Amino acid sequence: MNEVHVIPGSADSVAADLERAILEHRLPPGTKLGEDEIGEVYGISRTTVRAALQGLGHRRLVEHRRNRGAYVAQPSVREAREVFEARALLEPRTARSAAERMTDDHLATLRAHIDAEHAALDAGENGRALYLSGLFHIEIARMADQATIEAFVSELVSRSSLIIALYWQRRAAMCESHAHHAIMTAFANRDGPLAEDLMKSHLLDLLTSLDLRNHNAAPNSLREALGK
Amino acid sequence: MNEVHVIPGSADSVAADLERAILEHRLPPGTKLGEDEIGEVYGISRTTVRAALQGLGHRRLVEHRRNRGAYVAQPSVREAREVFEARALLEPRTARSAAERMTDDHLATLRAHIDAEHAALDAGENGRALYLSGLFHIEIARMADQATIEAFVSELVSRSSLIIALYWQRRAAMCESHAHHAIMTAFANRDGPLAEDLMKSHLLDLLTSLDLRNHNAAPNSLREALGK
DNA sequence: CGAAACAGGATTGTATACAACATAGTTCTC
DNA sequence: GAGAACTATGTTGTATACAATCCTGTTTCG
Repeated sequence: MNEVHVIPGSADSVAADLERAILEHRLPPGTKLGEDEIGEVYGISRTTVRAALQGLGHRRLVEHRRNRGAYVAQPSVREAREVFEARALLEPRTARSAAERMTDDHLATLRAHIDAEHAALDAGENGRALYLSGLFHIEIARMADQATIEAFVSELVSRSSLIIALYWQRRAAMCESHAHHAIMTAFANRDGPLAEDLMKSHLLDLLTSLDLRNHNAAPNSLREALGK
Repeated sequence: MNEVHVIPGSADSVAADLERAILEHRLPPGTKLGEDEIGEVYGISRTTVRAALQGLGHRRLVEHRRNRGAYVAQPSVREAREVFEARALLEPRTARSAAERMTDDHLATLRAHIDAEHAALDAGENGRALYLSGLFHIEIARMADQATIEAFVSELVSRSSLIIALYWQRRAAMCESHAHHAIMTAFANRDGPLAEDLMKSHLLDLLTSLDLRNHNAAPNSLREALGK
């Protein structure tokens, strides 16, 4: 067997657990991630914790401040725009590819995702719904059979979750599951161009639902804010 | 001053040094990267070496085999196709953006890059020429003012260097500096659509100059490659 | 009273020590 | 003599120890 077993207590599993907590907004942006504290929680040494935090840092989910520790990242407005710019380049074309090689198994998987998303929303578990909603996008890249793009999309979706936590303005319940449903219909019809178009609109919709004006929500440095 | 000082002997600087050695093909794909050996070379402990190797692992420049150590990555044929697929999605549109906000300073920087590339080629330093050639692509993303895309392109360019090391078939001197020159001319004319088109062709050209059928690997001495 | 300086505590950065695993070379068995 | 098993050695995985840095609350001086 060449199967990869996920070792509990490994850096990767701890990182995955932390990431999920971040994506579900149980760990809001700015939260201090103390090494000792995490080590106690998972029963591991700081060595392993540091490896996990480093991994999350590379995906920009965690910010490292030298000699001060790791914090859940607080993407700036600029970063937010950049993330959605990158998504606009990657995801629509990838959705088209996915549509063109869509199988019935894939469709079933996506339907299950959307159902779970709805269930979470109905249960009031907004964090979980957001997490599942992101998974939908990642799943599409996987179905397009592009592991490299999938990794990028995964990072971008995760960062989007932080951005949504900081800048979401439409308090109205996330209507995006509507958009997801439409995209899935395009997939069901193997309509690549339509899927590409719908994904493009969906991402634009997401972006415009953010309030990216002032929000000095994350003044990283007072000195910078004063322009000195 | 808010300038970031690079600390010699830090994980980041060691990672950067190793990355450069990999990009210049002084450390060919498959080379074993022993922790003790690297630690001796740089005069640091394995702790720091591991942090550096982990970082390179996240960028897929080195492969980690559990309990067996780190090796310079050997991208598969499939991975090679994926990398160029991702580049095709990101770089042409980014080149267009760059063209539209091109400044004279940017142009001067790019010209200097191309000159340095030519100089390295003339001096027979193929590795260095390849490194500079990659930098050209990264610089474009930077000029488009898209740090997030720049990070992705940077990773993809680095991985492309490994791919070229493994699958390059045209022994004829890299004529890509030609392509770079053409792209720069488009930039000089602030011609976004042309820049996009040229970049698209350039990437296709690169891809078709690969022989994505066979495998080859030839390890080298780590210590010699680093010149220490 | 206010601001700078200082001391204590806490946290991160780095090195070292030990344990677990893999590899290579040798010995033993058939 | 060939192959399996075992031992020896080296490398990686993880934990711990120590040093460096930062934060906070207090003291001291103007």
